Amino acid sequence: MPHRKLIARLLSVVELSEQDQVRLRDMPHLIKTFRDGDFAARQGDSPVHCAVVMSGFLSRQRIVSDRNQISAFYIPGDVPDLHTLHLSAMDHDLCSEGASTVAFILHSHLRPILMASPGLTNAFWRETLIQGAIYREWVENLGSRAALPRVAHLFCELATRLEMVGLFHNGSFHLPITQQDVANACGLSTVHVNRTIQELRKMGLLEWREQIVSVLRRDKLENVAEFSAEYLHALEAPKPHETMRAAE
Amino acid sequence: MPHRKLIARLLSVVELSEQDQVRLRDMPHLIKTFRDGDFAARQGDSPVHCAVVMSGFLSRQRIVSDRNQISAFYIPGDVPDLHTLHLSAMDHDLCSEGASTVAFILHSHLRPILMASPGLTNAFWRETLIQGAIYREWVENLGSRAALPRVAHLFCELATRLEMVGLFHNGSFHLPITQQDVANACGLSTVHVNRTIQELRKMGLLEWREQIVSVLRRDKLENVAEFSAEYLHALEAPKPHETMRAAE
DNA sequence: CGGGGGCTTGAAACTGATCAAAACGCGTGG
DNA sequence: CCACGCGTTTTGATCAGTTTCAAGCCCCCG
Repeated sequence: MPHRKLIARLLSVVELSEQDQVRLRDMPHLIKTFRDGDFAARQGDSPVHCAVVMSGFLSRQRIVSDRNQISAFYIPGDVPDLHTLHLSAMDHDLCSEGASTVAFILHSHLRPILMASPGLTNAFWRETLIQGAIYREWVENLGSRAALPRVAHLFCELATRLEMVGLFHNGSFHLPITQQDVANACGLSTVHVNRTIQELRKMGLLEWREQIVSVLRRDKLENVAEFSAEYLHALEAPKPHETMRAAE
Repeated sequence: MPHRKLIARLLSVVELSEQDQVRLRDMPHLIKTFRDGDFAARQGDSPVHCAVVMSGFLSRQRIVSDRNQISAFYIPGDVPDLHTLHLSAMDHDLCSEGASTVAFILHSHLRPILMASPGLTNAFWRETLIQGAIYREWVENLGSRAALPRVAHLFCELATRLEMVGLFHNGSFHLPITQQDVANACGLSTVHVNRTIQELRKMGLLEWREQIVSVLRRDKLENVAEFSAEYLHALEAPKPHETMRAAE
């Protein structure tokens, strides 16, 4: 069931006919595993396939002004380079954070499927639009918020997105990244991120040990972060967990 | 020719059949004019139409943490709320910067046209992907660059985008926004933006008087900004000017 | 002529960066 | 089993870019 997470992800934001789900399930693909720091795609590539994250995390990053800026994290079910269907050049690296497995689907397989199904075209288009909404949220996060709420917002977003694909359990999730990565994502120094996280701990909002993040007081954390999940455009009706089951 | 700019914009990033161009030209629409500060759409709206900027500037903004963060500027030819075709709720305000004119096209008119033409579907999808690439660039700009290159980058981007729709002449373009707006877009204080612009002037890179920005040394400015236009994904072949003429 | 918005300037305060080093955990090889 | 080395986290001290506060100026508009 390699496309289980992809289907779960799409079902969490759009309705899909049974037929379209079958189309997705049957897509031919190539599975690769990556180790920490491996690149699933490089800046300048013109990939002939799209990458579907099956397990683990990927980050989108690029060197800007001496810094390694991270502009997105991708979790299971995401298709980080879906845009290469229309914009051939990758303008960033896709880097594996910890170990990950990725299914690659050829553009030449994907295009006919999309041509045949307006429902899937809409689903994937919608998916890229939600990615766009996330980028906008990051712009606001970096442009407007002080360090503490900024870092808190990142945790809120990851928790909510992981919840949507069934990877948030009992207030905890697996986070295979370093404080350095958080710094690169938030536009802060590593030292300051460290102090900020200590502050969040001291406030009793979260724990983060051995790659496990535990959100202790989610409402309080979201309050500090001024987080509102609307921009992720999750469907109301099917609860994240039902969605997962439906896709299994 | 209300959709002239839209067609010019699309032609600058994608090829369109003659038939598709006719489809665009014939789209029914409603034209509205806005004064400085008017809202073309409000956060929370679920619009039944898309807005095509015909003249002037719009900004996408939202209050975040006491600040009025701007997450995008839209110029003639842009469709700032194209995403409402798939994501019904607007999560920002669209605000007119100076006077502007906007053509509104009903979703119910747009959807059948897109269903009938894969070429147009791809063109509009591609357009939203480029908007996404611009957001990513802003994330990097806000996350990684100091004030001077950050502000410079904004000017470079605007110059290049305006050039693509034929609104950049002799190194100058019309910019109907205040330093306050630049501050809100760049995540800086108004005071510091003022000093930064003075610095850019002192360096002989640009002038900005009475809403006219003159780029004096574009290569130098792009250097300071670490600007590379690739992320805007302009087509090579048809030069911006030819594109304009082709659409007229 | 008055008022207001935008631009400009100066001084003080502060958030977050930088530099430096120590503590910690973990895998590797001796 | 211990020694070593490396990457990550933590802590302290200093530094600097940017914010904030406050005031004055300019110019357009009523």
